This record gives sequence, C-alpha cells and structure tokens, in this order.
Amino acid sequence: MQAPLATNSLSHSTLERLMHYHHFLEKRLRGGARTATSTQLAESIHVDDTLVRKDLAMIGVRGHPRIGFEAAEVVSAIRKVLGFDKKLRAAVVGMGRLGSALASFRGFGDYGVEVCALFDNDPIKIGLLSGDNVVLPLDRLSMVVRSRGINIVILTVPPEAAQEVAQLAVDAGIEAIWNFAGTELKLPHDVFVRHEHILVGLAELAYLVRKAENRS
Amino acid sequence: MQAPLATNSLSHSTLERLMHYHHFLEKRLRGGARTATSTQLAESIHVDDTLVRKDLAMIGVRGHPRIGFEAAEVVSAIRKVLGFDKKLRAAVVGMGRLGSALASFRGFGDYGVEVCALFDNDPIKIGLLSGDNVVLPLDRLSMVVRSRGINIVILTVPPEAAQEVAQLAVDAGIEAIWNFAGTELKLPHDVFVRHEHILVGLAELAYLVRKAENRS
DNA sequence: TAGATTGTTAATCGATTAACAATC
DNA sequence: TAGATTGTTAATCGATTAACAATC
Repeated sequence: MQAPLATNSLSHSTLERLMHYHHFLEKRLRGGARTATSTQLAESIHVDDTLVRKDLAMIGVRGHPRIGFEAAEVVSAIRKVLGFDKKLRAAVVGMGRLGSALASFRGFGDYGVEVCALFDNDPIKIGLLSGDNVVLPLDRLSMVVRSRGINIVILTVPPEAAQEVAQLAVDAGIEAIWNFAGTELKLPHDVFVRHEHILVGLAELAYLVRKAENRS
Repeated sequence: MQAPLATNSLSHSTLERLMHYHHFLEKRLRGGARTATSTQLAESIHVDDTLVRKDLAMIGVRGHPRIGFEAAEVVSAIRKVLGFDKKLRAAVVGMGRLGSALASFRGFGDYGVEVCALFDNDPIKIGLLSGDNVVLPLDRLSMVVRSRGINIVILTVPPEAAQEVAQLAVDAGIEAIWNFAGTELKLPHDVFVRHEHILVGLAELAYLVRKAENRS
C-alpha cells in the first residue's frame, strides 16, 4: 500500500514545503477536516498547485480526483519521510537568552527531537532548572553526550567560544551542530552543521521596506 | 565612479550571499587585510567563484586582476545596495524568552535597524528594563508606533494573539512584520511579512542525521 | 454524464557553472 | 613576459509552471 518511499535527497526548499504541509494539515485535522486539495495546500504557502502534487507524489501519497488528499495520510507520509518518529536527542550549549529560549521551545517534540541536556560554564547558571533539565557545567559535556547518546548540539555560546565548544562536542561523538554563534566552524566532514544566521531574515525585510520607501 | 547601482530586486539567495560577503569582509578588514579575491569569498560560503564575481558586478563593484576586490569598497557597496545606512526602527512585541533574546541582540545596528520599543501585556513584565528600553503595555503600541515612527514589528507573541496584535500594528501604520508566532497572518498586501519558522532548520539537520544513520 | 481534481510530460524560467578572452 | 585573477557569454542544471489527459 505504501508507495516507493522516496528518494535520494530532499532539497532545502522541498523540505521547507513538506514542513508547511505538515503544519497546515495538522491544524486542519484538529479543525475536524479530513481532506485537503492541492489547491488549498498551494494557497496556504503561496506556491503552484502542481508543485504540491509533485511533492506529494514524491513522498508516495496519491490523491483522489474530486476529493483531494487524505490529510492524515499525507501527515504520516511526511513524518515517515522526514523520520520524525525516530527520536533524536539534543543538548543546548550556552544558556544565554537565546539558548534559554530555544531550550524552552515547545515544538521540538513534534519533529522527534528532544532537548535533554543543557550546558553553560557560568557558575550562576549551573544548577538552574529549565523545563525538565538542569543546567550542567561545560566540562560534563563530553560525558553526558556519550552517556545519553546525544545526537545534536544546539550551539548558542558567544562567537569566541564556538569553535572550542564545537570541537568538544565533536570529540564526544556528536553528529550535528545547529550553530547560532555567528562564526564559521571548522569541523570534520561527517559532522552536519547548519549555520543559523537569523538576522538575514530581518535584513531582507528591511531591504524590502527601504525599497518601498524609495519608490514612493 | 559609482556604477549603475543595481537593480530591480534581489532574490533571497543573492541577499543571503551579500550578507555573507559583508560579514566576511568586515572580519577581514578588522584583521588588517585590504583585499579579497573572488575565490576566497567563494570558499568562505561554499559557492562558485564565478557567482561571487557576478554578485559583485551586479552591485557595481569592479575587481582588479591579480589583486582581487577592495574589501572596504565591497562592504560599502553592499551597505548601499541593502540600504543599511538608512535607519529603520523596530519594536519587539511579546517579551517572552525569544522576544527578550531578540531585544537584547547586538547586531541589529550593523544592518541599520534599531530596536527602540518593547511591548507586553503581562503586568509583571511591564516596566522592566532591557537594554535601553522599558517594556510598555500593549495598549501603548499604537501611540508609540506613530510617535516614534516605528517601521518594523518583531512579533514574538503566542500564536493565539498574533493576528490581533499584528492588526493593531498595521492600523498604527507599521510597514513590516517579522513574524515568529508560527501562524499565518492575514494582512494588507502593502505590509511586508516574513514568517520565521525557526524549527525548519532543526528539522533539516535532523533529517540529515537520520539519513546518515539509516545508511550505516 | 459533467465537472472537479489528480498525475505526468513537456516547456519555461532562473540560478549556477563552465569556458575563455581581457586585464594588469 | 607569464601568471593570476577578473568579467562576460554561453551552457547546464534544477526547480517551477503550463498543458492536458486520466480519473472518479
């Protein structure tokens, strides 16, 4: 029944769309709807409906003429392709404001990621409770990463410390780093790194505002 | 001397690259370097060097054979094209953890955006100081947006409140909303909205980790 | 059936890369 | 000069959209 579950590698934009569909359809399901058409999905994220159908075909879901797609079926296909049901563990390193904010996010769980350790080297922060987790000293990082099988480090330390901490994490066997430190990291090729430069979003918005103002 | 300063509209990816060049070259300048080649720039963000030259040509900078590009000249061209020198004002609405983190970010200033007002409707938070700003009650939003000429709202309220607050801001004449609330907003077409869905980054990383694990 | 909607192939579009001449 | 690097045109690639037949 399940189709040729895709595929080699999803592009960034495809992944982003799949996550939108997931979000949109879960909301729709909570609202009591059972199905959604490609046009509805397309409008919700401002893309062409053909593209939606192509995306869904790629993850092996088939729609029904005159009806559309089963929301639950699409949601579960997306979860399967993205692997949401395989749990991963993450640690937040650097409990500044951003680190605290990320540590307290609800929502990781939806994507199968659990934040299960927090680290800082500031004695004032060590021992504080955030959600279910206590802030641990940085020198415990290596031990805890190993003992708890942590896969991902969410890196929110100051830029000067980023490389060193990242190296610690890698040596302890981490598989991926979500880097908010705003610096390049030099790491082995088999460690996945995503550099999150959040201000790009603001700069883009600012660019649009300025352009509009210049025009008028 | 200044070339046909671009251009109609920069794509998201181009904007992102320009910001990288800016970041990289400022760092280089601080390190004492004067110039950089397209190859160096290209390597720093893992793109082809031809693309770098094309980007720089587009913003009207010319390089020098055998030498490369003047870092200061490129930086200033980028600032000019992106309009960093035209100051914009932003307000953070919703002083939860994420809002507080964003409000305390250094770095807006580099892009010509100043956070100059903070709002929340929780009596406990009202009156608190964050940086140079005092947290104000939400019912002052409209007045302050007008009186201080605020252009951008950084929206970090809970999803259920997002639409209402956004509407308030729009009615007060805001030009753009940087939306962290995780909900769609229905707004007039002349208001720029950027929906920041931060977990997409994590989901992408998690996807890569899982894919690698399945392979081995 | 007629009509709405899917699924798929071909066409288009835009972004990136290759090739190579021009420059210092 | 020879060599490094730029600038630009043409080719490629991948993602998106258009067209339209298939399905219920």
